[in-house]
Amino acid sequence: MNVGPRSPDEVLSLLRARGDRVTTSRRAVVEALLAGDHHVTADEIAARVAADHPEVHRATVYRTLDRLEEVGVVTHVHLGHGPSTFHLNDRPHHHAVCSSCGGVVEVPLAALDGLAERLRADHGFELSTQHFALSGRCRTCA
Amino acid sequence: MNVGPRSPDEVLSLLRARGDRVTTSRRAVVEALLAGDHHVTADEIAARVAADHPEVHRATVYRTLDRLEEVGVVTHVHLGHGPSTFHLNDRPHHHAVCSSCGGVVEVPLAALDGLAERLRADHGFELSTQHFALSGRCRTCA
DNA sequence: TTCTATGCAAACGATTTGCAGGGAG
DNA sequence: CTCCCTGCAAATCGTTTGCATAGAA
Repeated sequence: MNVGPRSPDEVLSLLRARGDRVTTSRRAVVEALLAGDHHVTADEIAARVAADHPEVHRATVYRTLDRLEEVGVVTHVHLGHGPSTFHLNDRPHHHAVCSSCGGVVEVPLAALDGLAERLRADHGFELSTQHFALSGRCRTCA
Repeated sequence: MNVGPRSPDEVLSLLRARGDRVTTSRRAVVEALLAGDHHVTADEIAARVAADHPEVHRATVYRTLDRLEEVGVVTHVHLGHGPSTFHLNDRPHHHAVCSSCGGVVEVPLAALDGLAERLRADHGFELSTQHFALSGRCRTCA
């Protein structure tokens, strides 16, 4: 099922290949990302990192996540009003967020194919997947 | 086409009906909202209001928009990274935002019916329309 | 040695809040 | 005369940035 990098080293080697440097902080951020739940905020990563490396600054977490996104291993999604969440690109999907409990439902990419086609045909609009969340009410809250 | 309130008084009467007070500031905000483009940020409204009423504070603009949303005349939408935009509920629609130029394409509600049905069937998820923006590239930027 | 990446602090943009006074009903 | 609404200032939240220095290659 998972098609992307699964180990910190795998991810870090992508940075190295780009000419970037592999540092203790970056390793810690990547480890926190892999260890966490699929959708993690920068703050959650920072907290997890801080457990082992209290000196790593939030700014570094943000900068590292930025880089990882540029390299293409990571995607950030806006789930609603709160902070962005980050996740590996290993399992492409859309997000449906419950506005009541904040729960996230992962939606297969194909579910939006029809909409994408319609937007293309009617408005010449190329829907870019995965970066936006759908909002509504989940089963239990509705 | 437009089915909602079209004049400041119409909007303000909804507030009054709720027991709220109608003040100079609130009237100014409503007028700015009606005068503006369909999608306006709080800041744009504040600027427009300031032209005639320099004493009206940004906080009041936010508070008034909040109230109007509670009453159901106004909706705010997150178009992307920037500030929220507000618009009257007179012409329900979805929003597709170009991540490149920031342009907004208004998409008919029906365009998401299929998706909504699928989310309901597959995930028990009730898609709530109009509050989220779809992102992608518009015709000219793609 | 050479530069990139880091920590720190401060700035930032959007929005919210506590408070005491002003004004609508 | 009552309270709601307001202006103001300050706080908050998520995120970014300038700077001098540590540290990877």
